[in-house]
This record gives sequence, structure tokens and C-alpha cells, in this order.
Amino acid sequence: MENSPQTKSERTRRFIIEKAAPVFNKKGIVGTTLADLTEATGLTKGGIYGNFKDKDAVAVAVFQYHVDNLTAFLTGEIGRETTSIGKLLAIPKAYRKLHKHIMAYGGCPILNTAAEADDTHQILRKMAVAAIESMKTTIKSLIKTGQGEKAIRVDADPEAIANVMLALIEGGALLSKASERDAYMTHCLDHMEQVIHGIEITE
Amino acid sequence: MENSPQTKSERTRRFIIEKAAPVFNKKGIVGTTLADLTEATGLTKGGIYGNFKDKDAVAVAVFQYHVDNLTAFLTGEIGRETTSIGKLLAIPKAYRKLHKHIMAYGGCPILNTAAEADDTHQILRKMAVAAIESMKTTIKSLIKTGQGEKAIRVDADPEAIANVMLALIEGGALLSKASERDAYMTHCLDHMEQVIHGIEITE
DNA sequence: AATAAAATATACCAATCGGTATATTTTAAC
DNA sequence: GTTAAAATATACCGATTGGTATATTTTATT
Repeated sequence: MENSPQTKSERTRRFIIEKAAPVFNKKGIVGTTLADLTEATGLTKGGIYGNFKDKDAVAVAVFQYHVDNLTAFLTGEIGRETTSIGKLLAIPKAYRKLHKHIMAYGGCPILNTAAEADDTHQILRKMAVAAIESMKTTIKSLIKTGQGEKAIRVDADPEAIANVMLALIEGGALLSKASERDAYMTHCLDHMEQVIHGIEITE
Repeated sequence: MENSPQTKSERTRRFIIEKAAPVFNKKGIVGTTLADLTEATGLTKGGIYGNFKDKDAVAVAVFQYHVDNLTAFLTGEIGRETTSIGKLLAIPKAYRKLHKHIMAYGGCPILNTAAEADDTHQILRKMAVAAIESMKTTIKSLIKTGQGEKAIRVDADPEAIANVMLALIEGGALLSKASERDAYMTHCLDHMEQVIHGIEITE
């Protein structure tokens, strides 16, 4: 066999995470059993526990995997734009691309994890909050940069706008997923674009 | 003992629902065990199963109880106002009153249920959707009435505004609950009021 | 107060839970 | 190709799960 840059267990670890991810996202952490994980991976308990301390460790790794994927995608989409307003608009644009996938995937993983873990699992709760705050920091930076470049009105409150944008994403995702209707998310993204255009300086 | 308008089992049923409600809301449906229910109520399994078919039936009754409570509160707050705009503004106002309670209670029950049940429990998922659509219908009616009375601009899209309002509520509730910070919800409610004032006809 | 019925408690069940000790297989270095 | 080590499978464990059959208590009618 050829030399692999990864060790076997690193590949298996990754494999378990990828197979477990959609299961955890649909069934929740408590709702996902070891049997679900062995079924999803085709491995036995030995295979799982040889690579993870316990079920919880799989759930944590899966959540980090979800956050990393989302962050990479959003960063890529924002990076493609050149102006502050363009970068801000890249966010609703990215979620328009993502929306169908999220629906089929069992909903937004950050939302699902935050909702399940907030009173039961402090580690995951804090990881979810960290992911949210990271997105918030990004949005706030974009707005502040835009204000510095006189592309965005200075009376716009970066914190308030970031909070509203995040709530529109998560709220829209929840309502669309539960109702199986795109309109919730679509209207939220439409509105988000209006909000962004509303703070734009055009002359 | 005096004559009671309710039978014993009706009272016990109600008692179980009230004691089980916060437990289900915090731990989720799968995360709540029979042992949790017997502990919360002080009853034994016999007491629970004499009044409910199974754990699922308790969860369903608890969710209906949550919806009924919320609906009664919102209806009361809206009913206190006289104008369409006033009634619409009564919604964010009501959630300002409700916010601290929701935080301590384990988050918004509709959100929690929708997030957990959307891929695992079709009955609860549909009940959650019904609760959401009921609120949506209320909001749309208020907007349409306001448009008929020339108090609200006719170019306002009732469906889109209702969807955005609901997303702001649920999104704000999720982010505030997870992060343990009021700012998310507060900014969402501020923004919601701006949206409502934005469709108001003032002369 | 006696009694039938309703409500609740007790004691138990099989199934499943997460987890582990150990046996076996696979991998990778020589 | 041999071999030590790493990775995985097998077989098992006690605890807990939701649920039930039956005994007991409480309620309400007479």
C-alpha cells in the first residue's frame, strides 16, 4: 500500500465523523445511539471506541466538523467579494446556495446543537456560542470596515445588525425546516438584503 | 371532600402536565425519562401510566399546554390594543415581557420542539408547525386589516413580514438562550418594531 | 359505614443503553 | 516474509430504559 500522509486511525476518525455527522444532526445527541453509529459507519463498537473516548467525544468532533465546514464555505463566499457591502451580501447569497442542503441534512447544525445542548451539555453549548460569536465578529468587522470606507452609514449599529442577521438565518432555518417550506428562509434572506442595502451609502 | 368541577384524574393529568412541562422543555423529549417524570411529579409509574398511554402522550400534552399558554398570553396582549399597528406592536412588547421567563424556562418550547422533532417525531413536528402557522395567520390578518383601514401601506407583503417577524422571535430566542445574553432578543425586538413602524402610514 | 369503581403504588419484565476486556485481524516497519 | 504494534471485532457487563400486570389505596356513591 502507498504511503498515506494520514495514519490509519486518522482516516478512520475522519470517516466516523463524516458518517456520524448527518445522524447526529437529524436524531440529536441523546437520540443518537451507539447502534446508530455502528450502523452508519459499518464499524463495530470496538472500532468506534478505539478512535473516540466515548459517544460524547464523537458528538463534539462532529459539531466541530460542521462548524469548520460552514466557516470554510462562508469565508470562501465572502472572500470572493471585494467591497464591504458585497461581502455582507455574500452571506444571504451563501445561505441561498446552502438552503436546500440544510433542509435535506436535518437543519442547521448550529441551531440543532444550540437548542438541544443549552440546558444539558455545557461543552457543546459553548462551542455553539463560539461559532455564533465568530460569525458575529465577522459581520461586525465587515460593517465597521464599510463605515471606515464611507460605504456604510455610521449610524448603523454593527452589533445590532449582526444580531438581527444571525437571528434571521437561524429563525428562517428553523421555520423552513419544521414547516418544510422554503418561504420562511427566502423571506428572511430577502429581508436581510434589504437591511444591508438600507445601511449602504449610495450617491 | 367538596365537589370539584374536575374529576380526580383530570386534576392529576393537569398536575402531571404542569410538572413535566419544564422538564421536557429543558431536557427534550428523548432526554426526558420516566424517572424524570416520576421525580418531577412525586408519582410512581402507575400514576403516570394510569393517566397517559405512554411517555409520548405526556410529551404531546405538554406541548399543547405550552402552545395554549402562549396563545392565551399573546391573544390577551393583542386584544388590549385598539389599532392594527398597536396590535402588531403588542407582539414584540409581549415578548419583552416574556423574555426573562423563556430564558429561565429552558427556551421557547415551540423552537425546542420544532428543532428536536422535525426529523424524529412527525406528530409533534406538525403540532409545532400548526402553532407557528396560527401565529402567522394572526399577524397576516392584523396587517391586512391595517391595510384595509389605510393605516398600513398596501405595498407591505403580509406573508413576508409575518415570516420575518416569526424568524426574529425564534432566532432571537435561540441565540439569547444559547449565549445567555439578552442582546440578541432585544435587538431582534427593536428591529421588529422598526419593521412595523416602517409599514405604518403616518401623515 | 359499606362498597364498587377509580386511581395509584409495587414489583417486575425484556430490551436497549453506553461502555469495556479481550481476542483477532490488519497495518506498517524491518 | 516476519514481526511488533496498531486497529478493529467479539463477547460480554451492569445500569437504565419504557412499559405492564397486579396489588393496594383512595375516591365517590349509596
